[in-house]
Amino acid sequence: MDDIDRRILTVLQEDATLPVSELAKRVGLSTTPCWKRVQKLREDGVITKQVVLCDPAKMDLKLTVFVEIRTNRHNDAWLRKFAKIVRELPEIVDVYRMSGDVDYLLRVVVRDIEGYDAVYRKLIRAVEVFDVSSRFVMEKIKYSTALPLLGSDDDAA
Amino acid sequence: MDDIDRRILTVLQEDATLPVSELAKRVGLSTTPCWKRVQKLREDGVITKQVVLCDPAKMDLKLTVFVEIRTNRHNDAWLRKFAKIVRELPEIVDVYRMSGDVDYLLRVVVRDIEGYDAVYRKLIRAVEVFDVSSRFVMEKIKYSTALPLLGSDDDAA
DNA sequence: GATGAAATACCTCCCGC
DNA sequence: GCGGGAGGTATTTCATC
Repeated sequence: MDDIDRRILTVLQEDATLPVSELAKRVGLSTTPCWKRVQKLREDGVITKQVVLCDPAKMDLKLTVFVEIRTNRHNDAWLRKFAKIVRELPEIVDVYRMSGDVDYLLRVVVRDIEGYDAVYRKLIRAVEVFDVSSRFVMEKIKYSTALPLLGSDDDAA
Repeated sequence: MDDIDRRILTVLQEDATLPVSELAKRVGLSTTPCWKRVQKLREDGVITKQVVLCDPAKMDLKLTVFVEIRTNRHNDAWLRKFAKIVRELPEIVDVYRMSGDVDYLLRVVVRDIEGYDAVYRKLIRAVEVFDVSSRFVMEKIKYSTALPLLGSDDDAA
């Protein structure tokens, strides 16, 4: 994982439709070695998948909700059941176990309040939670799937 | 945007490397009309981009932090300056303006606490904030870039 | 929308440096 | 490690039904 690999990933994280020849130009390589690097990055699992991103508004998914969950069942069985249900509900797109007073943080993408309520009901029916608090998104100011690779003083310190 | 389009998007949101011929098979279409639909979905901006996703652990980005920000400057100039700085910092991957007591919610991806502190300092140096509260992610239980298209009772009601 | 075929472009892997 | 080039394959655009 040298600097050229990071440059390749920086480009591919923004646009993966580019021909390898064009990608090679941008990172200052010729086609073959560039292609080999991309292949290796896939083999090594650095690149996990290649996907299309969609416009939520265009598919009538205009509401994003962050849900904070507190539980009083701090055991493996509960967590397994919880993990299962959140993976089964596609509207729950992200789930994080947190430090601090909130146990879990969920990002939920739905059409409207009714859609959110349906997900909420399915969740609390499937698993016991101590407290649920919902925070609604008014405006998406930034949303990126690209991880930071070059921007900061990573190892310049 | 009929059901076939939704099936195309569901597949492409998970794997955009499939040949059109294979995609066509999965959605029950032949190659040419399937290709035309994909092209139209791109033209119409339903598909916004095609990207690779990377493994954060493999690139030494082991810490995710959610940052809650409260401001006392509720005006356009402040918001523009805030939006500018968060877009400039690649470690700040998502930014949402929220309803309720928290004004903004940020997702920040960094190597470690030091990395987070560096971002934090850059942020508060660039823009005045009233209150900042950081919540650290212990475990990523689910992370998906795929929007829910079929899973729920969208228009079955 | 399906089929088949043709031209183009790209991917893949051989080679030598 | 790099670059060049040949061959196979996928994409893209025609027709036609």
